[in-house]
Amino acid sequence: MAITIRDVAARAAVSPATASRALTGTGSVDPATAARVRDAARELGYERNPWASSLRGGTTRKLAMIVPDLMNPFFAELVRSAQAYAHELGYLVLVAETDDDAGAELELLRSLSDRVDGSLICTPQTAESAQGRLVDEGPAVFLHRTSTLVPYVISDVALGVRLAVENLVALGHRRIAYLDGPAESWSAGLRRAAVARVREEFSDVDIVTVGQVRARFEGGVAGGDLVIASGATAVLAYNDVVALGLLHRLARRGLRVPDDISIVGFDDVPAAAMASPALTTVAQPLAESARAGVDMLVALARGGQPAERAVVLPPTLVVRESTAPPAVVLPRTGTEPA
Amino acid sequence: MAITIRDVAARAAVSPATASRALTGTGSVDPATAARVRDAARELGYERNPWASSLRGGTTRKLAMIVPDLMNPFFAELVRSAQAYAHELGYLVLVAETDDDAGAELELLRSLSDRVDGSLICTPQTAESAQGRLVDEGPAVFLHRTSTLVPYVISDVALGVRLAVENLVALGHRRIAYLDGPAESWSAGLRRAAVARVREEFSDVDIVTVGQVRARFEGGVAGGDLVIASGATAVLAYNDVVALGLLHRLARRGLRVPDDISIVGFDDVPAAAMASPALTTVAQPLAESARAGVDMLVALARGGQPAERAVVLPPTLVVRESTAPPAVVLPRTGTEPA
DNA sequence: TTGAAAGCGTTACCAT
DNA sequence: ATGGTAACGCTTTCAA
Repeated sequence: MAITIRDVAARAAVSPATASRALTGTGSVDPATAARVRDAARELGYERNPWASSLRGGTTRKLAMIVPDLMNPFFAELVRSAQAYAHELGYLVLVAETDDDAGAELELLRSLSDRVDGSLICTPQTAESAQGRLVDEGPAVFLHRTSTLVPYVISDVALGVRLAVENLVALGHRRIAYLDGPAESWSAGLRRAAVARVREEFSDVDIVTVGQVRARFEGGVAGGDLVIASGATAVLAYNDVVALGLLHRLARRGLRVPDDISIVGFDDVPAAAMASPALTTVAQPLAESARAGVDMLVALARGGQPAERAVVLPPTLVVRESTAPPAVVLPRTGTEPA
Repeated sequence: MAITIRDVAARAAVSPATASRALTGTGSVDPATAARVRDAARELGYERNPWASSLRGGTTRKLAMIVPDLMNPFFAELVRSAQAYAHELGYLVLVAETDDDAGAELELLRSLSDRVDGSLICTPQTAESAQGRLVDEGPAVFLHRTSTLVPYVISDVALGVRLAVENLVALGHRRIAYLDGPAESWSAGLRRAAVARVREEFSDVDIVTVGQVRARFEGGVAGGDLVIASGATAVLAYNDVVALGLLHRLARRGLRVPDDISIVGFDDVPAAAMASPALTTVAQPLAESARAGVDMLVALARGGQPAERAVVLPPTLVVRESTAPPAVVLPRTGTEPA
């Protein structure tokens, strides 16, 4: 049998009620008694039973987190960071997977919503139309998804694309392919729009969109042939997994990366660093966005308002081996020794 | 406020006690009333509050699962499978990470042991001497770790090594390097022993052990030079992450895989399939072992005994592009057209 | 500031 | 077979 709050109360010679107040910090307790209670708790190795506590208190100190796929390292890292930070704040995070099934999401949330103080939703494919019903299920914050109804945290995709293109241009590339993701994917749409915006900014560079491939390794393989045909000297891939497939196909087709063609991915998954050549990629601030999301959600759960309705975090470019100057040296405009 | 068992009881015109019995299947209820209760529950969309339920009942219907590192895809997959299967059995799995800190493990387990019916322990580095104290904390099953005290599930590492060597030998390799893992790692020791055993079985093949490198990408990079120096035409690496580092270094040193040298990894992590060339690897039966572990633990938690004290599952060899016959064709012994 | 008591949703026990 | 009652560990009125 575990140590209960009654044991702590007895040792501190106070009532369980006072012990509870001292330990949770609610209500008013004499600083001296509070200290006694905390000491007793520490000496006994007391740990609050979170399930009993949420039974009585209106608050559960639990958050739900809904992700499409835990095997995806992107979401795995997001979950991990959220859990770690929520733990610091005294919250437990329950994780639920939708297996990319949009319908499952609402049902899952509904079954959880009575047991948690709020939900962190990281399923980019949620249709805007379905969001209304989500909101009815209690406080919610979106992660890596915008919304007009719910506060959200997202990374600045346009900045990420700009960083990548800027770097490629600095290396001397003047014709860059963008290997597009699936047409129906929300986040592919977001990246597509970002590419369009950046294309405007770099009017002297050709940015050609190729593909619309599945967001899988096989998609990248298929995209390889399209990329070669495009005549580009560098590619920005929809994401790292696609970039890895691309890398594979280009090698099969006899092209050397980065000597013949440069590749940039998106997301910085673990496999990107372990590829040969290691993949240059746009890293999204996963840990930071998870923290921001938890912060907003906890504020909401406590009945307050989050500091801001939307948080936009900057990604960073991780330059590795898969990018280098194009083989053909382009004419420079500046003066230089003949 | 959620629907409670009282609501269900009211609708079925029975007492909460009867409703509880009907829903959990304990005690005796008239089949007809049981059906009425179940209907009422379904119509109302009732869901048992697991926290309230574990508060009263001695059983929590929760399992703890302790892993070193969730970002490691090996453990991520193990957790995922365990959760899915435990869910089918009506159990919730709480996951705790030790961050490779052996001391944290016991403490973690102790803090959890009052809240769960049993623990699934997947931390291979646990010293045999510490296991006694683990057992005191309630029912436990080891995953991918043997034990004299606790039931365990493991995959047949010797078979895995044999499968890999057999295949390399069939391809014509006669000198094979084993790139060893860290000296202090328990699972590296297990694989080392398996290699020794298989070496006996293939007396006409040179199996040379090189290294003892860190179980990281960098370890594989370092091992690359050792492997080249060994003069082997094929390598079996401690695990996939090491194999990936090896792949990287060999490419840098100008060797082509598999033309100049073949590589086999261990574990079949996602990055293995996405490497170029794709990595031939020994796949451990993760999902099956998780299921077996949950089965044993649930049996234990219910006060019974598991069907067997140890389950040994067979790994499989996944042949991909990183293995091929050695460049130098070896003399054959059979008759053939001159 | 503190304590007594009630109650959160559920199940175990003891009657009926 | 069924219902009443108590109890799990905790927090929150309410009164002192």
